[in-house]
Amino acid sequence: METRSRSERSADSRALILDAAVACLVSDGYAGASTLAVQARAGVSRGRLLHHFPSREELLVAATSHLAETMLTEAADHAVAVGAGITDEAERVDRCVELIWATFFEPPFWAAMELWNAARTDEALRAALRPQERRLRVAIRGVADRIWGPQVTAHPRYPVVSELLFTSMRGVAMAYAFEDRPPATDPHVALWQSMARELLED
Amino acid sequence: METRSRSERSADSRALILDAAVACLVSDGYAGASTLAVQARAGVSRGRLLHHFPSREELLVAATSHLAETMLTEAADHAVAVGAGITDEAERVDRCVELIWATFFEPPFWAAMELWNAARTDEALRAALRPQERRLRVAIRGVADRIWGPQVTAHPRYPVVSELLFTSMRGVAMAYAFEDRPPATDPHVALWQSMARELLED
DNA sequence: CACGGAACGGTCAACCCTGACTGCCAGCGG
DNA sequence: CCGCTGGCAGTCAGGGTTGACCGTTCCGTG
Repeated sequence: METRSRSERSADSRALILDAAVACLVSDGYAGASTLAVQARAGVSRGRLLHHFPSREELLVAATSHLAETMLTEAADHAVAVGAGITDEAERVDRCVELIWATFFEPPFWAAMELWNAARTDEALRAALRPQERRLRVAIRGVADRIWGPQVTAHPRYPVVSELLFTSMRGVAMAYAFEDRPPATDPHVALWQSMARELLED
Repeated sequence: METRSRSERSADSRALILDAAVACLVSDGYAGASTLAVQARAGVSRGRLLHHFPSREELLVAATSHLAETMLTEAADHAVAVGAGITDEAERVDRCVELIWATFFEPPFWAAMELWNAARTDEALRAALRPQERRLRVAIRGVADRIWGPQVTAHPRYPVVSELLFTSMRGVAMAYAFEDRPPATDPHVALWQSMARELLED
């Protein structure tokens, strides 16, 4: 039977709408993520959207939560993807840098940037974002540790290097909002790799 | 006399409007920088605004040029501000890090982030931004060189360190879109300083 | 089995933004 | 001195967005 319980349908609706909201955020930006755009992309009626998310603000704040989860599962996927055995240490560092760099061009990153940016001039959104990002940050750190592996993670300089890499990558990635070159060929990659290799050598 | 020539009045109008546009960009974001908001902040009539900038797009693209100039003169000011003699090298590095970090919380930075972000989903804006940012980047690099001074600039690792610092700072600064702690106390500052001191010691 | 309420579908008024348009005034060239 | 054009004021229609507000269909429980 196709009969779904009421709560199931409700959960489906929310997921459908939230996915669409994140997609709108990425493709059209925060301003373009109107309730009409979201409902059109989700293929739901106005009533259905407004029933679950009474205001645009609630919708987009909820989208941030949803986004956070998406982000982490994706990050975990990346982690297992690199899990495939690489024995050489320098080689491993290089691959990790490339892999982490690539995550900055997944949808969640740009959606997050849209939200960060919008939050700057939207107190309510900012307040909703703050605790969420704090939790997300430690989760991301955990995933990063798994990507790097225990050997690298144990290095005394690892925390500093990891932090420098993450923040620098974010700073560079921002420029790709208007640059349309392929990110994989960014000259910074070689810079990060050499820095990581140098600072993390045992 | 208070009589202004026609071209003078025109230039005044443009400057007035562009300043207001940048201010709107910073305080209300790209989406909030409507032509009505700009004209209200500038204290000009609708006709006056639309006479000089026939469309919102042209206005905001022009604002980016204006912004770029503002950015550079401000950066130059900072450069001369630090010009005051600091003899000790390590001390000098620390102060430079703090000074550069502080520039990330001037209006031009946030206005630039608004534009970068908006450009991601706006092809016309992106195309207008690209060459401008390229020019701006080399200009900023020149100002940075003047801030660091010839001795540091001559260090073989300087280009790498400078690039890492700039990008990392930008990445960290983004988080202050929703964090409201004072940036000067950010723990990354100490990290940057120690890295710069270590990598730039002769 | 009835019935209260959750989960919708669809419409509507109010609001805001943009750019076009008309009209006016004052420098400035002839 | 005069007409003309640049610079500007104020209004307006058109389009888009939001959230309130109806009605309707069933699920789930007493």
